[in-house]
Amino acid sequence: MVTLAEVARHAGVSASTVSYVLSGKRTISLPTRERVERSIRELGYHPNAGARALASSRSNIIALMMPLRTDMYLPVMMEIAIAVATTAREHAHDVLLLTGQEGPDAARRVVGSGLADAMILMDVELEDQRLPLVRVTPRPAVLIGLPSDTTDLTCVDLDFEATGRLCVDHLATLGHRDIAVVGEAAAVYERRTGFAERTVRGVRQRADELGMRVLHRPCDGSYESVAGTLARIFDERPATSGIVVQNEAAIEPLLSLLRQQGRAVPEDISVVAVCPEQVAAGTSVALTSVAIPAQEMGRLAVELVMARAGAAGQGPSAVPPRIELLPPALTVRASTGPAPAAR
Amino acid sequence: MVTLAEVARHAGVSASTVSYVLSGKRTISLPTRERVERSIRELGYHPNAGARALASSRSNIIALMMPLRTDMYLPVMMEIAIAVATTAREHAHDVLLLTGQEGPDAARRVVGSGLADAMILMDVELEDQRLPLVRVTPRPAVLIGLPSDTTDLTCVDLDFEATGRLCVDHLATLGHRDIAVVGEAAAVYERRTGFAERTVRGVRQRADELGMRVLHRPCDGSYESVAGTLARIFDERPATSGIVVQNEAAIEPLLSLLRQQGRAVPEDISVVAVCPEQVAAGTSVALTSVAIPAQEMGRLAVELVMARAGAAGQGPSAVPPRIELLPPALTVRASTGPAPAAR
DNA sequence: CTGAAAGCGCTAACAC
DNA sequence: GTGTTAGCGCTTTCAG
Repeated sequence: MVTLAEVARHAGVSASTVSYVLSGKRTISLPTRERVERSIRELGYHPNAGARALASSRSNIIALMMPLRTDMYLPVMMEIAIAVATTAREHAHDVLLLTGQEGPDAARRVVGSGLADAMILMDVELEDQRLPLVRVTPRPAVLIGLPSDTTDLTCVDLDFEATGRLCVDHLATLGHRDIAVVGEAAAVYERRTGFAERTVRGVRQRADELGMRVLHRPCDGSYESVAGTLARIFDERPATSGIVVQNEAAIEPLLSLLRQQGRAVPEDISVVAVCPEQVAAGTSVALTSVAIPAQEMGRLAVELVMARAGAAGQGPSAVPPRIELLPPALTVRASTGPAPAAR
Repeated sequence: MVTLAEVARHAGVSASTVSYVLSGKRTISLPTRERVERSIRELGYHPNAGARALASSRSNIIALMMPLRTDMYLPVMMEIAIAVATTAREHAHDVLLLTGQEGPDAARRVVGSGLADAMILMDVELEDQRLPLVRVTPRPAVLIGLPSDTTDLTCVDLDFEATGRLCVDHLATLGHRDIAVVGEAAAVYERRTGFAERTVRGVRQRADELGMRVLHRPCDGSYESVAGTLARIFDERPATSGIVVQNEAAIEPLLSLLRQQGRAVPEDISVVAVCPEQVAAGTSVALTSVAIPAQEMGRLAVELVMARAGAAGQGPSAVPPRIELLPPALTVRASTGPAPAAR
């Protein structure tokens, strides 16, 4: 293994010079710099991560914690993880993947050991177990999702309330008066992850303002469940002409069932989904949808955590905590249309 | 930050004793051990990862590289990643997540810097760019997937050829004679990722042995694509009564289309899928399927890489390289039945 | 603009 | 069964 000392000898300079060439923390004359860089290349030198971390007490690693509840939509998680990893690299950081199995201890362990010098938490619950730690740890942390008490926390999420309102606005514009929400699995609400409630709240709020009627029913993704939910909806509110779906798994079954029941989309029923763009575009009927901006969320989380990391040590209020709710965007596709005139 | 030296002082022992209590690499008398452990707890001591890595030249980190081609099925990747992270923790290791954006350089960087002391590569192509590095690096590596030349490599994968054969056997037993394979997107074949070809090869091989007829058509997951593929199949081979699907995205559209065309599953058409159990169980018609054992693959990859890591340094042939193909298992559900008598 | 040198916190001989 | 100590490879004052 080639060390910095060897590079220094090879280039005929001191160790510190090599170090500074690498970090750019002090000005180096062009000739020396080039000589050093050449030596680095020729010797195939890679700075040792452990030594660097020890000497600088910065590991250049961001911990990404994702407690993987079975009912979460994996592709979105995955997209976020990828965006986090990609963006982290742009800041010369790597990403350590932590799952939920160890519980809050995992976070304690990685920051306590200095393995990670920042962390990003996914799948945040309203009363998340990790929050106490996040609040006391000196390392910067960003949550993807919104707990109930956000004091002193930096969070990133889609603005789900606005999302709910946006869906209603769109349907209202098309003349729909009775709408239904096919929600997430009951487990999601019980776990109180927040985002599902927030969407429904937004829907209810705007619907009230516009004098529309809303029926909300939870629904796990299975075909049977969707069939049941749909049956109940049309049973209780036969006039329902607009549906908002928030559970990706329920989408294809829903379209399939509507078709079977002879309800044409969008002629008889309009459907708005809250899901990744990719899903919306690939379904049997292209879906009017509000995108879940997984990439942006991942990227933003890293940017925020890095900003706070950069300012770390400069006192407590270097960069103030901040709640960043991404504005929803609705894309009109083929699944929504004017409400049926006859009612 | 509390250090090992502080723990030692607090417990009234030497630094090495604390270190050995932690590592268990030498016998410590019960009283001393307890005293030390108590100090560790009271002081809230966490060994510093960087220092440890530097002194021991082992980071206890496994790099997991997943070049995320857009056409890969994310949930499977995710499941593998989770299994890898979980299993790694059982071996006191953490997982560093690397994406494909940096290319083979990422691998070079993390092993060169000693950031990771082992690696697991996912989404392996037949002529993978990372193979040269893997072959020369002193760090143990395991591939998930099979390149064309496996010399000196340790690989884990589902035995896709056997999977193909198994599907055919099942259909043959039910009396089907004409079968079709709805394959992966053309891009998957072009990229030469291997697994798609291997399945088809297995299908062809067994079909030949049994005198059955096979039609293989690639298909991206979109509804249109599935419709087109299906049309071609029934056009060219009207007698087709069994279908093997290997593209998860195509499954629900396929079932939906068959239904629309008045082809009952399984009365008119039997469908066998190659997909995760979760997918097979949740579709509108529960699918007879061969499971993609994502968890087992992730777990096994870690076990293998750890076995090689443990034996590292003891000379070249400590643990021989090894190809581990998991045997496929077919679960009969509601989507397959006897071939229609009239043909 | 460059060097010398003092650690960073831990591991693993080497001693007893 | 326990203590002493020499590094591991790098960063970062302090000097010049």
